[in-house]
Amino acid sequence: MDIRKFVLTTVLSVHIVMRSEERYLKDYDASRFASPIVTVDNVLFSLDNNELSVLLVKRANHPYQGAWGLPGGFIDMTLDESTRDTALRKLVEKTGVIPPWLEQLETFSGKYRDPRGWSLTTAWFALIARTDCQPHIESVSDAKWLPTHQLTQQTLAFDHGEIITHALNRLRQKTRYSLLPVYCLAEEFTLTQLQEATEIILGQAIQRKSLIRRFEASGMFEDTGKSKATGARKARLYRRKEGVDIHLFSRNLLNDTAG
Amino acid sequence: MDIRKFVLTTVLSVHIVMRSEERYLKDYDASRFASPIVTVDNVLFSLDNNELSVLLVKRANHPYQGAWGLPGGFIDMTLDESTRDTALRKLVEKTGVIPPWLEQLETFSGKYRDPRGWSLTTAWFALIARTDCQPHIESVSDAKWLPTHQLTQQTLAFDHGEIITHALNRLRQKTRYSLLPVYCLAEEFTLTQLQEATEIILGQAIQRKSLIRRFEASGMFEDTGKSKATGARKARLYRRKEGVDIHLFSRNLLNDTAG
DNA sequence: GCAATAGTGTCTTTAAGACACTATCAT
DNA sequence: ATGATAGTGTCTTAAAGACACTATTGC
Repeated sequence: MDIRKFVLTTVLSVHIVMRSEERYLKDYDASRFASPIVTVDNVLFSLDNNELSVLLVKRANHPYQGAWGLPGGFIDMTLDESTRDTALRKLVEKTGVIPPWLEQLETFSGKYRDPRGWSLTTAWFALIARTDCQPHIESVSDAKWLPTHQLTQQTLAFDHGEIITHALNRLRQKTRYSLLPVYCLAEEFTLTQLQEATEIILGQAIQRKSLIRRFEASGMFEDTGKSKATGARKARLYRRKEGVDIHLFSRNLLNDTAG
Repeated sequence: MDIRKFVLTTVLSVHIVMRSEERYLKDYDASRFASPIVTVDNVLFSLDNNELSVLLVKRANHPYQGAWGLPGGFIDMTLDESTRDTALRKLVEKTGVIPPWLEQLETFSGKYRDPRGWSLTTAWFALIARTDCQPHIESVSDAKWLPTHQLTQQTLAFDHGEIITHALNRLRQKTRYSLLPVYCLAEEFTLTQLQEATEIILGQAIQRKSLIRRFEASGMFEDTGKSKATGARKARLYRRKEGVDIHLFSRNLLNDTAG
């Protein structure tokens, strides 16, 4: 083959490919294709009064107007760079603060989960200390904390009950191989508070000694030097170390129970 | 309050709510709101020749026309009841068979991951025995298996490289606390095949004894009564028990390595 | 019998479970 | 000093790691 002809052909075809992709993108109209209703929802957990609760909001609009559901909504394509941003935006809207733990839970989709039609929601799972957002929640009437053991009595919008169940399973599983419950505590906390948080989430007592061993091994915390009077011996106050990732243990707590 | 008036008011307001919701749903036009481009993608892994590979397809259309990417595409709202159906439909299209393992991985979204605009893809993670789909893959020219250790050399469409990395992490983690690699094996398999699959995925040798203990404890398998000649002593052939869920162990293998 | 692969026995190690023990505080 | 809560010491237990051992096959 003539090398000049080969080069010419190559240059031309590259040019054609680029022109054609350019034109394609310029002419692309996202609204041409039927697409599902896309939303983002948050399952925000918090602890108070020896109970694990989930944040619900009263729906202002159809469908399920007036019903309680998860705080969430549509993606704002100008504001949000990803669904994480959408989740955060909605959480800040409702609680006034950024939760210290936020991870993607799962995406729920289907033809029938929304009466308006085929829909998809990316659910996020978040934890916060109750004290950090209580003033904000108390100031509105469209948001409330539902204790998770009352979930069966409360009818929720869409499949939000099912989504909360998934989030609860995730929280319980992760609590067995990490110290995730610290994200439900105030910035400074005692070991007893961490133990109580863990026990409320797991629904059963754990060995304090096991918790302390993990606490030390995790490398996630530092002593504040302060301590807190609880009526008897003062308890040391700890805080999370800056910029340290969550530690995952290689074994689960409570090996006996379930799988 | 007059009880008759109360009942009347209640009945009326319920009626009004229903009428208003009916009208709302009737008038609802899903295309009114700007919504992201929504797709579903699959990360299908398979083992062959002592290598872990991922299935790629050559893109027939813009954007990234001609580039390799994950097998996936748009939701067909008439065919698919959920994104799981979309994932399965695309997998069957490309491989000719239903993979024995399919779970949701994560949803990737963002303003910039697709040149056409704000997009969201729900990624699924699947495993299959190479022999079960090899004839179909070989019959087409737009699909290939990419060994995962060659991932760095291959440029992929969109953020598909990143998605594969997430899937790989999930596969490796789960291999440490379950016998997930069996889903990469043929229906009948030997313990040595399971061990080799596990070692390829983890990238290091494991204790055969530990594997056998887990194999028995899992309750997931049954002896076929058959055995397979391998050049030396014959190895027993096992199969997965019908209708038995995957067993999750309470400890990880390879505690030393990483977290 | 020998080499090779399959499969077992059993000791060590790791980290959790159990629980008795000591320490520190308010009163 | 006492009682209550904080925190430690240490033995037991469960399951993985290590590795030597026996079993079965083809040649």
